[in-house]
Amino acid sequence: MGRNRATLADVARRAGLSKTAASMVLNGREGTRLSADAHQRVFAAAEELGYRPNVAARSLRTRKTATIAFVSDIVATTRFAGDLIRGALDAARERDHVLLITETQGDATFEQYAIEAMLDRQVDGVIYAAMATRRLTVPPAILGGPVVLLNATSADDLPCVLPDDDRAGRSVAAALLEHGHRDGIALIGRNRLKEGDPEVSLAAEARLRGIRQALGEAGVTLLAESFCTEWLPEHGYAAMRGLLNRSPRPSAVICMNDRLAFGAYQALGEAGLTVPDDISVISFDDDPIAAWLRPSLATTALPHEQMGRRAVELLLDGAAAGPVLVPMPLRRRRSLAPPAG
Amino acid sequence: MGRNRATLADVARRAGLSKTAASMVLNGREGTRLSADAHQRVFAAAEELGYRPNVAARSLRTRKTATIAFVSDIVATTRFAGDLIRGALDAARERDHVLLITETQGDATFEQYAIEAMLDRQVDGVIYAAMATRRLTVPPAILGGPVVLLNATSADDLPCVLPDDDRAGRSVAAALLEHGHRDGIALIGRNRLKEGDPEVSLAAEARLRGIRQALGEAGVTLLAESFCTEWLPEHGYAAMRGLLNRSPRPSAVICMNDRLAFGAYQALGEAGLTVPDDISVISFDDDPIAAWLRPSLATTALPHEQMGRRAVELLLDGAAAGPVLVPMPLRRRRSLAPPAG
DNA sequence: AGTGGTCGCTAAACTGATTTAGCAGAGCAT
DNA sequence: ATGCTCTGCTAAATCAGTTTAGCGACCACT
Repeated sequence: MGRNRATLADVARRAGLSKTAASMVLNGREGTRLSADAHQRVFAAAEELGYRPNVAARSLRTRKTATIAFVSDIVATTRFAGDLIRGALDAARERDHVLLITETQGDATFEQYAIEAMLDRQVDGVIYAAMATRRLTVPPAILGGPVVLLNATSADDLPCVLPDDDRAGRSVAAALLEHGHRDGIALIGRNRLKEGDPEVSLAAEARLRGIRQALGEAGVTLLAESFCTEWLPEHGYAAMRGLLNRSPRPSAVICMNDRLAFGAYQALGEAGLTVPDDISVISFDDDPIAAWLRPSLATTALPHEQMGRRAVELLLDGAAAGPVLVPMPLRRRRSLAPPAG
Repeated sequence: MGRNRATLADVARRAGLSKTAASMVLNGREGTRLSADAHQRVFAAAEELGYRPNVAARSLRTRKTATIAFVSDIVATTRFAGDLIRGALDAARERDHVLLITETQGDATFEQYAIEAMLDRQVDGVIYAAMATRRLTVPPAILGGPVVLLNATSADDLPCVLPDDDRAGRSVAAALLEHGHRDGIALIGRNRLKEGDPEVSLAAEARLRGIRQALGEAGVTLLAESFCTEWLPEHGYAAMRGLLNRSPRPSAVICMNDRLAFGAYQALGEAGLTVPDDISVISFDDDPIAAWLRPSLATTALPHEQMGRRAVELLLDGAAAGPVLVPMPLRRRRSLAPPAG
């Protein structure tokens, strides 16, 4: 790979100058007293030879690699990981940086290995990302340099980037109130584990808090709350069936994520009920299926791309410790209508 | 990042030996005549100091970085990209390598930039990946070293890894034949652009060919073929509605991907028809929604993780030019049944 | 004439590893 | 005593850059 690349020495020779001079010109060093003519010759030589500096050689001296480590627990299982990475890649490119990506799969051995591999390559900083918003323990090895937590917090006082689930909860509730729903609002996806253990999830508790607060301010309480062991379609399906067996029937349902909502749609379809005429549905995440459902599902979008971007910016611009909350925009879609009758 | 790391010189000093000796011991060089005692002392010193070699320094001399460039057009928009990357990460880790990932977004400027950034960092090889299986043109800059194409082919005679869409087509057709379907099989998702232009898609033509061949061998022809401008749920929905307006009604439908099948399910549900009792459905990709649908959708899985893994293996083990076809396993699920009546 | 300052540039050290060439001492044969 | 080989190790070069320290020429001023 990259054999026969021109070196700085080649450029200098062609320009009839020393390596020192060539280096200074190409780095645009201020305060050197090299003549305009010398500048010209170096630029011309570099251009003609297609010179590109060897980053390894440079970093040996400068201890900067323009490379960022992106360490996450899981990149594959959710569609969102790609957005996190894409945002980070975009911001990195804008700042002439590059991303070294690894996945730990939640395995301590893999994590240790990954972190050593990154540090051996002298990365300038680490983005430590979690795929589910949660609190985690940062491996001490990476605390020697800049670190930003992405979609996570920790006990250490580090800069971190999180989605604003609390406000998303409020906007979801507000959207239903706007449409005139009050006493018929049910919730699908309560989960004691997610709500109680910040190492499992921060989103569940924050979303619930936001929903309750907005409803509370309007003097409304939830008609029913269904508990689910997981936030998957089958659980949303079961929960919705359960709600339909009760009386009165809810006029609207909030699902804790889109996959639950997908399951709820299935149960409603089987029961012969129509969204939104019989029941409104709103949810969280903006998974691609939300737009594909018929009718399309109103939801609050996880701003993953934006978050990935912010993480890189915080890392490179030197961030103050503490959380940055990224807003989750409300996607108004066809699953909302005023309560029937 | 990584300040105060022990250097080889530190290890050598502590072991009372030269850098040369320390280097040889730590690299397990054969044929050196260093004493057992010297070995002991070097290992002990390295251990005590927590020594880890500086990859930049080493690569300056050896021209090996144990780093692979993973350049793709798009990482975010499909859920599958994650799997491709995960497979590549796993295989890379097993071989003590690390992945530098970039995304070109199909933009020539970004691509140029990304490739230069990788080459500047002296990567040992490049995996050039496409998110839709297709033929593409490889930027000449990366041909100076090892390259493997992932989910793509090119005119250059390079090793490449592709899903076996042709065989997937045959197994999809065979699954329907097994269930006794013959003259009632319809196809959703024909698309002249995808079938005709290998730079857009290789999958469409291969899947179609496989289907036709397996049906042909059984003396069966397709009852109907619906064309779609895109392979999205709304197009599957429209196509399915179209098919239901015709007579006779198909007994089974093959969809060119799961998103089309998702749309077909929606149309079937609205028409009051039941899968698989009224109509069987089978498809391609094994998108997560395939398992979430009710009833679960039979499909052939894109083996993306496996493909990512193979690409790294080919790159590092030195591959012969030409394609490696990775099988697409058939997922037998509840959307298949014998024809009604 | 001697001194000092500025201008334009370079030699050499340095980063942390690998690798080549070769040295000192021991043991043995002649 | 000499030459030879073998053992166990090291000095120094090398990779491709950055950075420090400083050199020679020229000019101005006293």
